[in-house]
Amino acid sequence: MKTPLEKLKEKEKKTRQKMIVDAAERVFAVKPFPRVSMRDISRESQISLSSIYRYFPDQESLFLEALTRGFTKMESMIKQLISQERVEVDRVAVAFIDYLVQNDQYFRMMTHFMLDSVLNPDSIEKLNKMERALLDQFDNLFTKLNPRGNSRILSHAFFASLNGILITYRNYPGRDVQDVHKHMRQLGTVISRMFSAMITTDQTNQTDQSDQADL
Amino acid sequence: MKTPLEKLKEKEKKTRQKMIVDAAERVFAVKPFPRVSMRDISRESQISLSSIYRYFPDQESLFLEALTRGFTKMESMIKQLISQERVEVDRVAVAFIDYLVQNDQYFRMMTHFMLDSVLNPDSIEKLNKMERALLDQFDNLFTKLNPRGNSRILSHAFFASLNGILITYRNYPGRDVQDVHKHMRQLGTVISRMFSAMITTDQTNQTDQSDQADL
DNA sequence: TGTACATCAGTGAACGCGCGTTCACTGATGTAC
DNA sequence: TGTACATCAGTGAACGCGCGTTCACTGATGTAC
Repeated sequence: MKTPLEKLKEKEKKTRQKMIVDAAERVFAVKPFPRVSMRDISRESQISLSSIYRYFPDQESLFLEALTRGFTKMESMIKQLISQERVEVDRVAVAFIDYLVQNDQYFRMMTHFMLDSVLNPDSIEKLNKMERALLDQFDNLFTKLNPRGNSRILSHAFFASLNGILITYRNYPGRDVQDVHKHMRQLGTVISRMFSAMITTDQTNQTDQSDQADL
Repeated sequence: MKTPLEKLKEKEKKTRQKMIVDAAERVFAVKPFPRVSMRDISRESQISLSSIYRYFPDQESLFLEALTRGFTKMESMIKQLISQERVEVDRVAVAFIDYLVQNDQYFRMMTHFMLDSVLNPDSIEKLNKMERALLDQFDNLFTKLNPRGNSRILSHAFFASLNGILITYRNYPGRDVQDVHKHMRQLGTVISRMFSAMITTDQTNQTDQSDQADL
């Protein structure tokens, strides 16, 4: 049974945690991920370095909390989009790209975690959950567009392609942010069209039915 | 005019440089990229830490040299493949994936450089050159398969998709290396099929002609 | 109402470590006479 | 052939820095009597 005082303290704790993650996000938006230090976050949040450890056991869990936040926001955005009556693959692709261009820090974090993860098992589990949730959304999309297709493999390919666009052209030489963004959208659209085409021609789609168990 | 002695010294210098890069590659194959230190390379190459600086001005140029080596090998492999009489998109995709799965260290390095590059301008230029060289190969492929298509945007999309596959599923939860590799090949094949389909249906391909100037 | 004690969020300073890079020196080899 | 000097690859030790995390303490607030 919790006393009112305990409840209050719990609430204050959550507020502080939120403040710290807010600050972390601001730092991530400005600094390359591997260079963000606990001291940066302490400075930005105006909470002393050692106090941060009252709210998060270590750096990894704090970073992951920030990523979770951005990812959840994105997922609900995508979900909402897919639930609409007339979905098109390219609209989803462009929304995904737009979100991760405008919130580049999440994309960078995600990619870093994917690349060298020497993460503890808990964190890995959390990451996988997020990824699966997003893939489920894409699944819904492809199932909606063609209920008889092999949507799982299409989701996987779709997700990979979009990630690839974001990672490959982010430092496009001699282009400013807007040009890069435009180029990414264009590539996203081209790829989406291929997916749409593949969906409507059942034949190619069915060829992979045998592999479905693998996903 | 170079004396024989100078020539000998130059040759010895190159040998040493090669030894260091060899050692670096061995370390990269075993450790996550951001954790590879000059001390690691010194230990592995049996050349003292300070001596390394006689052969490379700094860490960045040494790392980049290692990347260049792997990339050049890959490019010539792809080139050879594309020059064959009967090329298929999926064969190129699978070769690309195979190479970067088996030489994962290059893929990780490339991705790191792409992600947070606070590189000096020289290094950026080198990286771009490598990327362009590879895209040129893909260009050749698509032009060969459909001389009237917009091959540049296809190369870009193709390259991005393959990169995306490699980054997205490298830590596929609960799968061993072989399963992951198999899954990647499958995704590569699915995507290649879409590209092949798009190439043969001129119509979709031409729609983007207006954007061609952008690439 | 006043006092002694317990709790606990907050924090400055320090710990211990690893890093990239440079310094100051050694000693082998080549050159000049 | 012998000697004085120059060159230069090689290197152990140190520099200076930034990092994640912990320690030891403070002081405000609540509780018991």
